[in-house]
Amino acid sequence: MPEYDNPAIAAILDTTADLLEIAGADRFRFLSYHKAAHAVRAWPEDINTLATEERLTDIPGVGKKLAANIASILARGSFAEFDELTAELPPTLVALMQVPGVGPKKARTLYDRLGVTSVDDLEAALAEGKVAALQGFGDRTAANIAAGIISYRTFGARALLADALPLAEKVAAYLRALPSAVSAEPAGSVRRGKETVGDIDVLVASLDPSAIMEAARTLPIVTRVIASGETKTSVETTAGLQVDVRVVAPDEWGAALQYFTGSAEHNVRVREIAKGLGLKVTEYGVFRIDTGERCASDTEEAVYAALGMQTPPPELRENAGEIESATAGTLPKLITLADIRGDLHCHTTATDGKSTLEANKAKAAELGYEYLAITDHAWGLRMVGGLDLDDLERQWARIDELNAEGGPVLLKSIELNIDEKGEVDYPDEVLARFDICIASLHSGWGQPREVGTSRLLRAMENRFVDIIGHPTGRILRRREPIDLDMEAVCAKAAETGTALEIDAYPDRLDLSDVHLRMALRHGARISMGCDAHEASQMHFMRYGVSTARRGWVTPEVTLNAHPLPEMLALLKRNRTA
DNA sequence: GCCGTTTTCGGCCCGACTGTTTTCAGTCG
Repeated sequence: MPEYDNPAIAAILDTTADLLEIAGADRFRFLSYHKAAHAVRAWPEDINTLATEERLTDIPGVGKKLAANIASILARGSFAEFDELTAELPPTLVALMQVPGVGPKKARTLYDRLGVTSVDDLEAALAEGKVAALQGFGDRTAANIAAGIISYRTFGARALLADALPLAEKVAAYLRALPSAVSAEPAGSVRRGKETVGDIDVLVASLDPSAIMEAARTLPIVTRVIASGETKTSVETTAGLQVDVRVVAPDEWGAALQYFTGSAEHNVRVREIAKGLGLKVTEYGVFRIDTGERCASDTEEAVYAALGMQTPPPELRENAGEIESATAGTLPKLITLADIRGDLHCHTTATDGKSTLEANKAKAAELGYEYLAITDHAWGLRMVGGLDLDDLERQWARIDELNAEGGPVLLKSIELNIDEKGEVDYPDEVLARFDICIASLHSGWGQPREVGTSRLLRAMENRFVDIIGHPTGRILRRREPIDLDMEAVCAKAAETGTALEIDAYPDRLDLSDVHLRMALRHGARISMGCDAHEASQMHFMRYGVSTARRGWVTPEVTLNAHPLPEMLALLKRNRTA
C-alpha cells in the first residue's frame, strides 16, 4: 500500500466533499468532509500515528464515521462511500469546479446534459454553442465560463506570497491615497501570511463607496472587471491575480477587517461562539440578536473583545487552536521581523551565489543585523562548485579581515550535503572549525519514507550538524516535499539539540507552518535563513517570519532572535552537557 | 457527518453580485 500523509488524506476528503456536493448531498454532510479535511491538513501529528493509536477522533470535526473512512483510506486507499460516489460520478468533475464561474450545480448540469467530464470537454462544448443553449445558462454565463477557463489555464496555480503581498500593498496604497478613502489595507490570505494565495483582498474604509469602486475598476493593473457592485469589485490583473476590493464605512472598519481577513474556518467558529453569547457577527459589526444593538465594529480588538477574546494575530486565524487560546487569554507572543538579529543561511560567489562576501555583509548592515552566517555549499555538491579545504581557508581569511573592520559579524559556516548514507562532506576536524554547520538534503526526491528519514536522523546524530536546512526540500508549485517521517525528524531534532530551519526563500518556506507546530511540540529549536543567492534576497526574511508566525513560533525558540553570544551558546556544538 | 454550560436530536455563519429569471438560484468568499 502506498503511504498517506495528512495532506494526502485531506485531498481525498476534499474530493469526496466536492463529489457529494455535485451529487446533491445534504449541505452539512459535504461541509463536514471539507471541515475535516481542513483540520487534518493543519493537525500537527501524523495521521498514521493517530490511526494506530485509535485517536483519529482527537481531530475536531472527525467523528466515528470519518475516523473509519480515514482508517479505510490508510488500509486500502479508499472507503465505501468514496467507491459509490466515483461509480456514479467521474472524479474528474471536481476539476470543473476549479473553473471560476462553475460550481457544483453547473458542473452537474454540464455532466448530465452534455456529458462534460473535463475542462477540455467544457471548452469543446462552449465552442459548439451547447453551453449557452442549456436551460438556465445563456450567452453571458457561457462567456463568463469561457473567461474562467482562460483564467484557470493561465493562472490556475496559486501565487507565491512574495508575489502577492507586494501587489496587495501597492493596491492598498493606491486606494488609500484617494481623497475619498479613510484607510485601506490588504486582508484575506495575504494578511494571514499564507505561503501561497489564490487571490488578493483589499479592504477600504470610505464614505464614498462609488468613488472607491470606480477607482478599483480603473486600477492601472486591471485587465478585466469580473464583477462590480456598490461595495465589492473583483478584477483580474496583469499579474494574473484576481483582486477583490471591498469598501465599508469607517465605523465598520474593525468588523470588516476581521471578516475579510478570515480564514473561513476561523470566522465560522467565531460566529458560532457569538451565537452562543446571544450575538451576531457580520462584516458590519457585532450585534445583539435580541435588540439588534451594535456592540462593536470600529476596531478588530473591539470585535474580539465583545466576544471575550484576545485578538489573534492574523497569521493564527485558521481555527487551529487560536480561538481557544484567545478565549483563555494565552495567545503566544509571536516572533516579528524586528526580533531577527541575523540571517543564518546565505551563499556567495564562492559557490552558486551571485554576490560577494562584501556585498552580503553590506546588505546585513543595511538590514541592521548583528551577524550573518556565510553558508556556501560544501565539497559534496560538485555541480555548484562545493568548497574544498583550500577554498575554505581563503574564505575564512577574508572573513577575518572583514570582521576586523567592524559591522555585522560574518560567521564561518557551511551548508553541508547529506549523502545517501546520511554522512556529510568533511571529517570532524574540519567540521569543528566552523562556527555553524547547516546540513541539507539535495537529492533523493523519490526515495521511500524510511530512506529519506534515516538520512536526516543520521545527519542529526553528527555533533557538528547544528541546523537541518530546508528540511523537506519542497519547492512550492514545482516539487513535492521529500516523503519523511516528520514526527521522527522533529523528535530527533529535539533530542540532539539540532535546530530545524525555516528557509525563507519564497518558493521554499520550509519548514511549513504545520511542521513548525510539530517541531515546537517536540521541543525543537528553529533557525531562520533566507538561503539568499544574491544579497538583495536577504529581504525575503519577512516571508520566513510570516511562516514562523503561522507556526506559532516565538523569539525564545528561534536561534537568530538571540544576540550573538547567546545564539552561539545555543548551538549543538557548543552545548556543554 | 459532527456535536453538546440550553441539546444524544436538531441544529449547523453571513452577505454581495450576477444572470436568468419574473422572484430567485448559483457562485464566491
